Amino acid sequence: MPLPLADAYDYRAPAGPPPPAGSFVLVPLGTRRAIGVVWDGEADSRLPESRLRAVIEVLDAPPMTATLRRFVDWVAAYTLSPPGAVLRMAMSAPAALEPPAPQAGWRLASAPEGARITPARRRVLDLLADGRPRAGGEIAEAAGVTPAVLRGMAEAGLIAPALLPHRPRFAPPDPARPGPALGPEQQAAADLLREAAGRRAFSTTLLTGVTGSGKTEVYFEAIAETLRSGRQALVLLPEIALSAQWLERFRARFGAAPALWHSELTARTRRDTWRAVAEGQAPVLVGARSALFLPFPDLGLIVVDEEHETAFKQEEGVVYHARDMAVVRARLSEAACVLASATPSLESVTNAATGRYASVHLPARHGGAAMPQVTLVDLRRSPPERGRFLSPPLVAAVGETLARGEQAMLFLNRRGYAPMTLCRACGHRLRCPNCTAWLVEHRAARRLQCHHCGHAEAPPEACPSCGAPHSTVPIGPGVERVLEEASALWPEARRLVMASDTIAGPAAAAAAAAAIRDREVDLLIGTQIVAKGWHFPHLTLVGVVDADLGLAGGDLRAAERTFQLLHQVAGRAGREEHPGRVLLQTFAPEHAVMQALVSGDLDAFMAAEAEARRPGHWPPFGRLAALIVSAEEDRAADRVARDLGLAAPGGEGVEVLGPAPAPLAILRGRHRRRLLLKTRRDIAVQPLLRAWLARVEVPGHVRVQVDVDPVGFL
DNA sequence: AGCACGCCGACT
DNA sequence: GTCGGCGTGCTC
Repeated sequence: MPLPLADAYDYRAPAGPPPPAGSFVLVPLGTRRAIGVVWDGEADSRLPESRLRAVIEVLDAPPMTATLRRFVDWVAAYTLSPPGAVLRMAMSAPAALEPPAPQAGWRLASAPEGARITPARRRVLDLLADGRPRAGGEIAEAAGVTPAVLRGMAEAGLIAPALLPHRPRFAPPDPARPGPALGPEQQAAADLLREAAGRRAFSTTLLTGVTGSGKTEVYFEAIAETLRSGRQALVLLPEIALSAQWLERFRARFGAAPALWHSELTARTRRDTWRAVAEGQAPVLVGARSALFLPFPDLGLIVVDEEHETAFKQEEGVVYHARDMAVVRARLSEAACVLASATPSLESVTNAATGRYASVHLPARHGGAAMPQVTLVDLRRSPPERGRFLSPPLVAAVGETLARGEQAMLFLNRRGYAPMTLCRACGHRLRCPNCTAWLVEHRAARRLQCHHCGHAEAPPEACPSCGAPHSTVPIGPGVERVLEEASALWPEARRLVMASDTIAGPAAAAAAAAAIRDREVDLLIGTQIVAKGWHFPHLTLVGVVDADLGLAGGDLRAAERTFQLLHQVAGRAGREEHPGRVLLQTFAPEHAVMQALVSGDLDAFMAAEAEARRPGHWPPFGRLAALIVSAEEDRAADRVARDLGLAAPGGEGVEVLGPAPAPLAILRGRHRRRLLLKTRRDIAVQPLLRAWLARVEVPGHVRVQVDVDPVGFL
């Protein structure tokens, strides 16, 4: 059952031949009915047979494939989740399992004598004269009539209801269409991936190359090969909602749009897409991480684009990393997996170095465009004016760029106006009532918001601590504040802010990208959503307002992540005839991340990162699992955390760190404690975790979340 | 995950 | 006296 239960439930099979494993069945469950899947293995119920209830019905839907069932089992075992919780992700469109509602339309009826034929009715009759039944909406639009006309005609007997033939939901992409011209290196890479995709065997390939080197075009050729062999292809993108430009390129190459999968689909689209995938009617699907659990009957290729992105890590419910699980699903499907990135994760780089993954590198920017020149602005030597955040060198560079009629971008990975608000009178800082976090001022929305829970409040008239009126001051910049500064400096420039709260959804993102491409914007100000995969042909200057932002805190991947983000941002500059420039404002110009960005020597940086992590057996040279204990009462969280600490596993190559308060010690009103299990790479964490958790009693109101291979440490 | 049961405080 | 708040536990 798709419920968080440790085991399968047993039911009495219906009369006749038993439904094969994978069949979707409707069964009674408590007082309700629910859909489950016939799982593998022998029935081993400890329940007396008299207590078994009977299957109500075997549903008329394509059974879940053995591959997907093994994948569900594998993910459950790896993440220590109940198999039913993982199964639920593989049944994310329950409506798709019900028989599809017959689609109703209209056809021509034998016209009765004396029926009035108005001009509107004439147009409908002419349209339907070819005998093809059509949906009401389609007729109304094509004939230029209102639905009322159709109702009248039906009453008059001029048209009659008709079932519409089932038409394939997704036009097949055409692999034979000519792709863009590939350079020799791209051609060689494409040949390699094509061979891997055509082999009908498991392989993983790391595809690397700087922004603009043509990674997408190269893996499109692997998709083409998959289509030619009649198998399906899945592409995972970190931010499917912002993928408008990617979809344009896909359509240009294959002449049809791929199927889409993400959390914001309407129920109807969700059901149709799920069903189309199950029936093999969606040859290529592009989706967010949850697409990994779709019922592809014969998956031949999985591409994980921007494989280093942390958005692939699901942090709630079943905690899993879609990039790693993509490799697993490919293995179970005997499919090829391609991990693509300009700035691959150290995990993938290491797997490529040890030969677990094949690797392909695209050395040059396609079309000969030069890499942008990266310069550091030392904020200790060239500070901005008091109360400002843009240093004189950056102001000058933006001014010159705008004067030349080129586009500039200011990047700051912080939403809102100011990340903290302070009372000038007493020093009180405004914080979230539910979380260990400052309230972020969003001046345009006139709200103070917590970025961790949903909390929002109006800016206070007086300090909530000392009561001093109008005493609060904003501390530090967010994109809104950078916009304010830019408006004062370049009042004539047309400005656009791109942040997740100003760009709501795919349509807004596409519109923004189009406005930038069509030069309706001079100065772009954005958070990390501007970093991802966009192609802005006229953008020649990128200014990073606070390059040090991601380096604070004790995250083991802080340097790696900062490098990846800033490299990605820098890659937005100068992609066509004009060379690009990047200015990084930093207080730590000597930091390895800044030096690597200036030199562009990714390999040296990654090698240094590897050497920093290897001795302590930190990932990828060792394994990590986090336990997060949370409870509404801090004492209850402390007690369970302490018990876990006392029961911690030990021994050669096994180490437990903590318990300690989580950096986000209170989140959504829950007190949180963390423990970290670290093992040598050759020691699996799952058996240790299972035995460990079995030794500790956890009261119902305390939650212990297991995070195998943690990415974030908050 | 849903849903029922059960135990306490605010209303008719 | 009853309605309904949501804590606890069960569903083959």
